[in-house]
Amino acid sequence: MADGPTINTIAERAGVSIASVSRVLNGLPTRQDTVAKVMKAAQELGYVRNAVARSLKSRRTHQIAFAMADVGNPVYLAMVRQIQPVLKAAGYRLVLHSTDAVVADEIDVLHSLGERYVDGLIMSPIRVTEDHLRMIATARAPVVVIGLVPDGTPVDNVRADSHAGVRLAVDHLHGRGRRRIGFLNGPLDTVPGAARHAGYREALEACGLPYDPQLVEVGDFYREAGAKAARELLARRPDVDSLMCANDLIALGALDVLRSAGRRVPEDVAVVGMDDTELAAAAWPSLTSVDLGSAERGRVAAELMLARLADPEREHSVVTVPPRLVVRESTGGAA
Amino acid sequence: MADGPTINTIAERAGVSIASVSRVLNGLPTRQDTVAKVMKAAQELGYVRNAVARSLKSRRTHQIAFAMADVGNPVYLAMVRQIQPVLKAAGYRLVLHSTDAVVADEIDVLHSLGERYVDGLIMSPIRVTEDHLRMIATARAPVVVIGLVPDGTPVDNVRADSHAGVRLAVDHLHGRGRRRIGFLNGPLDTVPGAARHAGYREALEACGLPYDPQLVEVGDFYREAGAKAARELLARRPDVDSLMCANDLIALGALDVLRSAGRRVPEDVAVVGMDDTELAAAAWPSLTSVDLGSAERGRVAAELMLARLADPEREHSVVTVPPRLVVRESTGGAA
DNA sequence: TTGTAGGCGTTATCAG
DNA sequence: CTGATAACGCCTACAA
Repeated sequence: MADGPTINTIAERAGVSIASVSRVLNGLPTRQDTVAKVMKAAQELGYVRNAVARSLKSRRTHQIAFAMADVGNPVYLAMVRQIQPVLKAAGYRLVLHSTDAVVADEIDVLHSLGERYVDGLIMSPIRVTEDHLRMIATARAPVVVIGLVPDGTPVDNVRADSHAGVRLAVDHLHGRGRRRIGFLNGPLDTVPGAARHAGYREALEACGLPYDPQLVEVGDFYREAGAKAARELLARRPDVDSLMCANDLIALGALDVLRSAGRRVPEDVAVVGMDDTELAAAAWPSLTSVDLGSAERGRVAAELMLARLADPEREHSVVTVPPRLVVRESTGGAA
Repeated sequence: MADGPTINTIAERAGVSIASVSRVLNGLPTRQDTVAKVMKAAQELGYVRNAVARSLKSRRTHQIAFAMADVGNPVYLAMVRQIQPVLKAAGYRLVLHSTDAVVADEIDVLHSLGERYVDGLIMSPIRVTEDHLRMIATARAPVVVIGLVPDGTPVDNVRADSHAGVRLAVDHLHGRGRRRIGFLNGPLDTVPGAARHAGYREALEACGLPYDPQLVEVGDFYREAGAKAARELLARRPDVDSLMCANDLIALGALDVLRSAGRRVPEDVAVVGMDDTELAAAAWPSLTSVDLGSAERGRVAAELMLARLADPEREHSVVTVPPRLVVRESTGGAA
């Protein structure tokens, strides 16, 4: 762990100036024997470029940050999985931030962008506040937001269409003869919660089904919360014939409750989850789920970031990734 | 995205020298009105420290890298989940590397340590080669290895004990009256495969059960492979009363096969998985699994890293994290 | 208490 | 083609 050699060390050893060393190291035109001397010295000293000094000079860190609510959440994980290789291929490193869904932490990350330790930030905020928007607008490095931001916000934006996603699921249930479609949602003051609620109402309407508040339960995006919500909904409306769940975890909680209540899935109650995490395939019965394109969104976000870094002047893009229904056993399997 | 203000900008605006600005910003003793002037100017300019320049001077980046084979693997994910908060609490950022289990990539990461873009590296290599060991020994920044390295290697090391883990599981099955304990393993030429096989044989012996090669199936660490292995084992030995699986994915594959073969779990065949990933809790029946402490290993690795950064001279630690059996439905539930 | 000046390791300009 | 030399933004003796 000795102190590393610098271009000065090399210059001394090779008997040339640091300028020449730098030239050789950067492949600029140099006389053959100078090149040889420098390369030899560098080799012998085990020289490695100092990335920090390099960044100071070049104003590029070759690092991109990704900020999400929770590393453990499979949805974000799917994004990381796609983002990482795209950045790596372009020579960027990935700096990970987990904000625990604390808004202040997200703002912190945005603020720390000013420290210039990264060339850009990809973020997937759970809630988008005024503060977010203000800081994004004045950020000193490019930002790509995964999630809904108001139209016209000057930022590259990748959106899911959970609205359409819910609709896909409800149509599917309706198509399989279900008429009393319960809805287990997360908090309405979150972006996904609100969008999914709207999608649910609209889908019902499109199917010609009435909106019945008794069939809706609002809880949180966790398995326990899903179980609780399912329990309450079943107590209130024992005649419910299907459950649209706002994410896979909620659906797993619902499956637990249905099982112990002796309701068969899908015969008595069909269940649809959302996000199509790996849990959906692991569950029994395997869970029909709406893939909102987390993976795809991650990939697109990374690509937008690279595009912006390549051309800071380009227009802001808004990309919406379409949802896809993955049918499994919990709604009766592939038709 | 205008060019950010520097201490020079502030100095000019506040009418003081950059030294004074630096002092104020670092809380060094300064006259009150100077402090006021500087703070005001900084505020107005929206000044944020440049982390790169800072690092160049301080020789500290406050970044730690974590290199693993695959971001998508739940085992590594569990590590990331624990590492992240520990580092964050200590003021370090996490730089993520996914090497796709390519040894050359791991060596690359080790090499790039010389670039000093991070203060240290935590790595969980899939295989530990001579090259790894050589580079670790001469690395210019501290390294913590999660996984087995030869005793005496000059590096902080966190190990799992899958040997003991298999034994825990086999003892559990034996304790519940199972006598024909099948074993679905992954490749024997991998470190975990070999260790688990040895653990299985030893555990049988300790329980006074004979080792029967017919009860052992070697495949791979995937769900499909697990299903295939289970099918073959069941065909060969229909009287098997339990399955020890070398990881959770194999166990899920086995559950699929048992289900479609009409074997009840756990009544007819008990099943134990390994790694205790989130899939274990999602499965039905929920899967008894051996937690090899991925999370714990991540946490310990992060702490060892912090300890070493705090005291580079401290002795190298070797920590072995004990396995823990998590009993769920697939073996009959909590006793 | 404050300012001047040098250095962290590179890159890049500009004379020779 | 090569070698001084000046940045990049910050910190810190050292001197005033």
